[in-house]
Amino acid sequence: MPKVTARTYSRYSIEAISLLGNLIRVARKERMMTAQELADRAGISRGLLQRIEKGDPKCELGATFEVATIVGVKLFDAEATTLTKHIRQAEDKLALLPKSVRKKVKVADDDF
Amino acid sequence: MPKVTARTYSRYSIEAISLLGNLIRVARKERMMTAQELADRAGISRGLLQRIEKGDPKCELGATFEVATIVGVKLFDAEATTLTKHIRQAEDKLALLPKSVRKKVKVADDDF
DNA sequence: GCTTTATGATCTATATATAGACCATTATTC
DNA sequence: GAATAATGGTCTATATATAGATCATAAAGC
Repeated sequence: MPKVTARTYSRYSIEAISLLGNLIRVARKERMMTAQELADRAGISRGLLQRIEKGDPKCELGATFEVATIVGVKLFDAEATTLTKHIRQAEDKLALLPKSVRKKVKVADDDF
Repeated sequence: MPKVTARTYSRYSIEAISLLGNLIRVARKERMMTAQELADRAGISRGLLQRIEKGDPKCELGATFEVATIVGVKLFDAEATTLTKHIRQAEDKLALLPKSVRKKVKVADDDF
């Protein structure tokens, strides 16, 4: 009997995923698209789209974002134009940070 | 020989996922956490965290959001308190929309 | 009310993501 | 510069997500 992983999620994660799914469903219907149509356009099965809209955490990140993009749900509330800028900003920020995080073994120098 | 699916992603999706990964990595380093530490806290393997930070679309949505949550990267720029409100708003909106999207067969009434 | 179709749900086979171990490299601290 | 630890990459076995078919239900349009 292999061990079962049974991943857990925080309340915030669950709600964020749930919200994303709801936003996608709302956007799809506002655009008068059937589930099958959207699934086809995203290159996924209708069943997977159902799970995405339902807020199932065990879906591909890529498939979910793709669907969201198609129906116009913006991630990070960012437009396509600003997205690239944000990426660059994050990269710049990353360049200033240490390549690897080294834990300080010493605890001293804490009280003066 | 089974057919290979080879999923494709739009540029926006790829960039959004990439940005999310970068933001997570920046946030992790700013908090002085090692990859192993964050992976442990999220209940995932270090290898998966690497892929998430790298922007691999083929990761679990839940695992990715969980990691983001731990290091404080907000999706939708929404706090936990407002998140529930947004969910309710989406649900209310959904209630007003038709349960199923029916395609109009007729095309007329388009030229007056 | 009738017809049609979108949706929800279930099931199976297959493709694939993940965990975990391992090694090489790099970077940090001394 | 040496020692140590974090990171990046690869590999394998296993758990699992997905596609696709099928069926039941519900809802929209007539």
